Amino acid sequence: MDACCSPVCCEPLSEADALEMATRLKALADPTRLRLFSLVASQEQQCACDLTEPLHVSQPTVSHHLKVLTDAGLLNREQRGKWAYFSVSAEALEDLARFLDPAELVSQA
Amino acid sequence: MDACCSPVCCEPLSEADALEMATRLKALADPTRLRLFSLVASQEQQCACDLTEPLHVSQPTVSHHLKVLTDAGLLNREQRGKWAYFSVSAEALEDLARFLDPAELVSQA
DNA sequence: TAGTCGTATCGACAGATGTCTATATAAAGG
DNA sequence: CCTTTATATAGACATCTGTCGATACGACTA
Repeated sequence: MDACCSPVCCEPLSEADALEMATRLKALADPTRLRLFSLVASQEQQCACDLTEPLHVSQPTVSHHLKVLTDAGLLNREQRGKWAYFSVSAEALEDLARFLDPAELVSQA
Repeated sequence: MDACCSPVCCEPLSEADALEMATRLKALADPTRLRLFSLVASQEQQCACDLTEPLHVSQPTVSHHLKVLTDAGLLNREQRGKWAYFSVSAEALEDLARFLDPAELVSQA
């Protein structure tokens, strides 16, 4: 998972770059998944076993969302015995924030 | 459109905040829409009439995507005669980038 | 006032997506 | 081994979404 491309404001995205960045954004663009991500981000790491209850969704649903976030590179997964621990990929998050940086934007609000 | 909430890394999001931020992220989480956004962002402003051809989708589809982006607060719309001009809301984009800022993240990749 | 041009809306439709229950897998512990 | 526990997968289903063609709306123009 690397930075992919220049910020969205600098130049028109190619179809390939747009597809890649949209996929990463889509991983965060769901309320339940975003809450899940923020739960993990709020701790050093999180055991999946502690994530089902606060979200009020079923265990398979949490597992599904964790997979989506992990596949997108936004979460790191580590197996320890029968437990799965997740942590945020600071690098991936930084890439996203940099991609959305309006620094080089010419127009104004 | 204001900043909504503290960065995703600081503390668990409420359901309401997660819904709001997910909605904004969702507006950018589509390849065609992201390309459209980057096309607008690359110029001071863009006439809708110039946005259909480079995207290879129909005019109603472009109009639909422009509405989604505008409703999300990411684009500003201005009518001039029979033309519609769009520009990026630097403020909204900045809010998003700040929301995703990993600065206060405790864990590491 | 007709006609043309730019844009938005409508209605339809296929495909994607979030959720669930049921079940499989895998690791520990008796 | 057999059971328990944590997590993942499978399959189903309702809803959402991106796209289109057809058409309506609004503003300029001849």
